[in-house]
Amino acid sequence: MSVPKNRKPTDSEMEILDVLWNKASATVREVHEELSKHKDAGYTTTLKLMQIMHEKKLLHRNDNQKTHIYQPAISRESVQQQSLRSMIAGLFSGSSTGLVIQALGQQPVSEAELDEIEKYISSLRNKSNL
Amino acid sequence: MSVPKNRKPTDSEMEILDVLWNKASATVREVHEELSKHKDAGYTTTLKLMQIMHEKKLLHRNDNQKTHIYQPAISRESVQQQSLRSMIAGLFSGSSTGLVIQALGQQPVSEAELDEIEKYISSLRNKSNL
DNA sequence: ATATTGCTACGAAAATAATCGTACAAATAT
DNA sequence: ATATTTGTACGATTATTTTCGTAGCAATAT
Repeated sequence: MSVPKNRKPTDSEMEILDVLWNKASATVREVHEELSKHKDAGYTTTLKLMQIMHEKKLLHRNDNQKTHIYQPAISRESVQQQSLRSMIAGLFSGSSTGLVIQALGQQPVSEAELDEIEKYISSLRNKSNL
Repeated sequence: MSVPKNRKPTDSEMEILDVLWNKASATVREVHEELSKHKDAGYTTTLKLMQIMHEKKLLHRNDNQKTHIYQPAISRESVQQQSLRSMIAGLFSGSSTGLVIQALGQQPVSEAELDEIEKYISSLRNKSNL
């Protein structure tokens, strides 16, 4: 196998994915400009990282043109799911409820958001009663 | 400064913290036995990691006796908080509600747990109305 | 008393991640 | 036409994390 393991994206890779999730598709330069707002690294660093991510199949790449165009190969949702899963397993003794309660206590959540969550909980109850 | 930065615990460090959070305090051997159930590494590896964690102030150590006794220097809760915070910021565009909803959809949550969450939400509402 | 066992300390190798310099090709500007 | 700009490729370096071998000391067993 060319790509041995399916490891979780590193922090730097996450930063790049985040840009691409927002832009849907972008060149190395665009990604790098965006990252430069927060982070201080050279252009070739970003380039190299994106090349590696392409090798690892984390990114799709269109190289018909001289300037390659990259897209995320995994969805934000799937990474959210995977991260939540491993966090619940590792830090919350498998209890998603534990995580939810910690997250709600974390910082002020608006009334509207509380409503939204309650509505979602109702829909879960209904689903399980079908 | 002897210990430069306050970086987040690495994966291996988290495994050790997890054992110590469960046992409250333990020797290197005890931690290593526990880790061996899941993981395959030598005793001195665990020892070295715990020594480094002690240097980094992630663990307390009582070395009155020949066999040192270690304790976590940070609470599970604080790591939960920190991890949630960075996950919400990085993956959920700052929306704790987004995270909560993903987490609830993740896997079946029992009625009892849904009740618990709703109760907690009520208590949050009351708090903000004081 | 001496061998064995159990422990810490520590250096150094191996594995993984992140960074950058340099080379070189294509497109564009002068 | 040639110089400049803009882009990719890729090796090499540095930083960080993980792993382990070896040394040495103390306690215990023979």
